[in-house]
Amino acid sequence: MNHWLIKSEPGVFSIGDLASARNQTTPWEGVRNYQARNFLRAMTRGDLALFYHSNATPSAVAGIVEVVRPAYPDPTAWDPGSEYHDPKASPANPLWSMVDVKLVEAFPREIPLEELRGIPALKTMELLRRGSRLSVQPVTAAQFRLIRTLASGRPAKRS
DNA sequence: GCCAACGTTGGC
DNA sequence: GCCAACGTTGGC
Repeated sequence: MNHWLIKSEPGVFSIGDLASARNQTTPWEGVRNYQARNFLRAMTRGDLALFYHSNATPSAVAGIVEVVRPAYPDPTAWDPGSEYHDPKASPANPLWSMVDVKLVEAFPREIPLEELRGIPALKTMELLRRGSRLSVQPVTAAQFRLIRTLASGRPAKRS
């Protein structure tokens, strides 16, 4: 199983929105960056992802979601009425992909970016790299576990 | 709202 | 293929 981090601006779609969505599941539409798309395509059913609130106050990891449907064409790409419309995409040439994700848990305590930056074990996280903008990115199992433990409020296990 | 960093586009 | 111009992301 692989671990990921996916970003959403809470003003657009928050983890609370996911919690009140039907089946607490949503298509992760609108990714329009090739590297991020390729990571979506690498996801498999059962993969877990950190749900990150970007452009937020504060920006923070807000919870965990599970991939419940692997990558398939993102129909908003060829919908002229969609804000995610891409004139180069069509049903015959979908170009962009999305997965379905389901809520696993909304953290009782979100972990702000600033706190993540203070943790030596997370130094190499893509999220913390200077200038990093990738909206879908891999995280290691160890990084994932550590953040999950921080959010639970229990003391971190020594490693 | 500012702006640094990054990705994309398009002229040549 | 280079690279300047432009658009976007996202922290602050």
